[in-house]
Parts: sequence; C-alpha cells; structure tokens
Amino acid sequence: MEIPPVVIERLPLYARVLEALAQEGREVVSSQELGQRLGVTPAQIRKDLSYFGRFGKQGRGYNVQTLLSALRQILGLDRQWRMALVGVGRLGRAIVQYEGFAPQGFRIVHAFDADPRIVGQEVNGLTVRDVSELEEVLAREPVEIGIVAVPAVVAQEVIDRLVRAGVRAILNYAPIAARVPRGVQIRRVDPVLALQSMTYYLRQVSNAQAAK
Amino acid sequence: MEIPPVVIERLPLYARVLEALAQEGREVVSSQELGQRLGVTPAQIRKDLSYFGRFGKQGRGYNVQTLLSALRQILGLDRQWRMALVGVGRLGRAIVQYEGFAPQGFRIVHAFDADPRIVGQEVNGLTVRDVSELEEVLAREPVEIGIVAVPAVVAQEVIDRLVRAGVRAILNYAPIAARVPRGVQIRRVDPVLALQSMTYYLRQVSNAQAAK
DNA sequence: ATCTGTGAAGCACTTCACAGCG
DNA sequence: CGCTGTGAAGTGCTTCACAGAT
Repeated sequence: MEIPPVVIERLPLYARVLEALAQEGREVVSSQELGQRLGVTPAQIRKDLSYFGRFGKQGRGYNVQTLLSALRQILGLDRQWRMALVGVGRLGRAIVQYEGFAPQGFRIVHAFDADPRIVGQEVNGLTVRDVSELEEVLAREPVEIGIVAVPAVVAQEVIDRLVRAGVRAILNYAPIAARVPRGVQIRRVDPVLALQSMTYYLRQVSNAQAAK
Repeated sequence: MEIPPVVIERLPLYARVLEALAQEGREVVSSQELGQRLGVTPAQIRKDLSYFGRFGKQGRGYNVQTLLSALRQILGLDRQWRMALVGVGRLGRAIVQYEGFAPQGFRIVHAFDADPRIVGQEVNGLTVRDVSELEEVLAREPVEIGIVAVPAVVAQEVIDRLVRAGVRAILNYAPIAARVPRGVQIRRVDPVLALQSMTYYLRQVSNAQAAK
C-alpha cells in the first residue's frame, strides 16, 4: 500500500507527543487527546494510524508504550543513523554543536569544508576534512544522511556529490530549491522561507485595518 | 478571494528564483523554465500566479523584474519587519548571528533570556534583556514577529506571552507542537522532524533489499 | 509559433458517521 | 457506553488541455 507523504510527515509528531506522555507515566491515550495536544482532528490520527495496523482498543484508546514502539519501528527510529555535514561555517558549527540530534539517534560522523582555514580544525570532537576527500571518506565510512550547510552557489554541486557517494537522504540548510534524483529524500530547513510566507498574512491584517 | 495556503508557501520560492534570474541579467522567463529550476510543473506556477493577476505575456513569458516586484509586494517583502528573539542559548545565539535575515528585510531588534548569566550580555550589538521585561519592552517598541528558541517545556508559555503582547507571527525553533489562536501565524523550524520523516523512506529501501 | 490564463477533470487528503468491539 | 477503524462523502489542490494573445 502506498502511504500518503503527509501521513509520514505527521508520524514523528505523534511519536514526540507519545514520548512526553510516556514520561508523564500515562499508559493509555485516546485519539481525542492526542489530537488536542497536536492541533489535529482525532479522525485524522485514527486514519493515519490505520495505514499501518490496528493499534487501539475500542472503548479505551491506545497504549502509549505500544503505539510509541510501533511508530519508532515504522519510522526507523529504533536504530542509529550516521550523518555527514558539509560546510562548517557559522551555521555548520551551530549544527555540529546542536544537542538535539544525538538523543534521537542521529549522529554526525564526518564534517567537511572547502576553506583551508577551517579544514583540520576540531569541532565538538570531530576533525574537519577537506571536501575533496568526501567521496573517499564516504566510501570507507558510509553515512545514510547528508547535511548541507554550504553557500547557495555550491549547494547543488555538493548535493550531487553526496548523492553520487551513496547518500539517500539530505537535510538542506542552503537557500536553494535543490534537485535530487527520484528515490533520494530531501528536506529544506529554511527559516527565511517560513518568515516570507507569514508576512503575506501579516500584510493582509495591515491592509484590512487601513481599509477601515 | 481565499487563496490556498500552499500557494502562499510557494510564492517565496518563486521570488527567490526570480532574484537569481535578475542577478543573471535575465529579462524574461517562462513558466516552463521557472518550473524546471524549482522542480514544479509550469501549470502550477501559472495557476498560482493567476490568483493574483495576469503578469505574463502570451508567447513570451514573464518579465523578471515586474513579476519579482509584484511578488515582493504581495508577500510584504517590500518593507522591513521587526522581530523579537526569546532564548539566547546556543541556538538563539546562532540565530542572532545568522546573516540570512537582514538582507531579506527581517531584523532582530530585541533579545530576551531567563538566565541571569545571559541577561545583560551583548550579542551582535544587541543587549539581552530579562524575559520578565518582555511585555513592557514590546509595548514600548513593538515587533511583528517573534522567534522562539527556548527549551520545549517553556516554549508554549513564551508563545502565549508573545501573542498576548501583540505578536501576530511566530517562528518556533522549540520541538513542540505549539498552539496559537486563529489569526496568528506560526511556523516550525525543526530539523529533527525532517530527519525522522526521511528515515521512514530509508528504512523502506533497507527492507526491500533484505527481501531480495 | 509560442506561451499565458483558466475552466474542467482528476487526484489526494481530510472529515464524517457509524458499525462493531471491549 | 466509549472509542476505534474505516468506507464513503466532502474538500482542496494539481494537472490537463486549449482558447486566445502576441
């Protein structure tokens, strides 16, 4: 069965709330309550989960631990993922030092940069290598995921090289609409785009007020 | 006319590519070429733009400058937006120092933190204030947008305070599904969620190979 | 000859509403 | 009686396909 991409995007949210509930010691939760916590309709949660099986008990709801384990397994969060970072400038450095990846099983194991002043530096216990060694290093010690934090002009080229080196998923911090072959996953992290779509609605408000 | 939210989310992308084309000195561009650069169908671009007017010339395409100006005006990018950052830890510091906001007209004018060791520090020419002064400062010097980079446990509370202080748009870096009242815009910047939805597809590949 | 703008068709996602189980 | 799981209905978004402008 082909599962709608939007469903896959919501599962990590569900998992996150279930983790919080588990920590609170809750054993059971209804789609109603999950929905309330997430701002999603209960029907949507039930439908989403139904793509993967029957996890609930009628009249009761879902066992928090059971559902959490199921989601973690479905999403592949029950294992470690290795990542290679390309671009260790200001942004890249912040990414290496970000404490949010490791507890979720995502580990940066290589860091590359093109700037000779940065190559050789140690960042958070990781030695920055020259980006020219990318293919060689990834052949020896492969990773599943690439993180791109290089300037826009070279981002597409870096992404192409990562893909050719066998990386099947890319987290792209560069402000470009990168193209990847079918079968390769890519996600954009782009706060400026987020801001620019919000201002549309802010503008509307100003206009409505001006029209009064 | 009510414009589909997905359309609004794509407009900043169009604007970005048009900026690049303008810099290359291109005068005219077709929906076909725009689509190619963005990985979007030409029909979608034409349909999206048609919500706002008729910007193209049949047989020719779109004038790059004219369309760019129109989009900037529609999105409200033809003005400055003031932002307040809450949370000046490692992540917050990286946000203040990020050079990508200013050239797009987004300026951080206040920074708040709760940690007395951080309050009073100067970061990128900005003095960090105590978060208890948030309401007071925003009443005196309002901002349109709030940026939240605080720990998950306090994020919802901070967002509520920002909204009560008149902020109509929030960029949320905290890993929670925050709730805001109708009419307030919110966008999540959450690399971990992005990673966790990609691993679903990576897992599929491993499984397919294992099944051989 | 080329490329836009747009109704209409098609597809994807969400919500409804209720049978059925605990 | 409460809450799940799910076909069916409803909604929203995308793509088609072509008339019409240059």
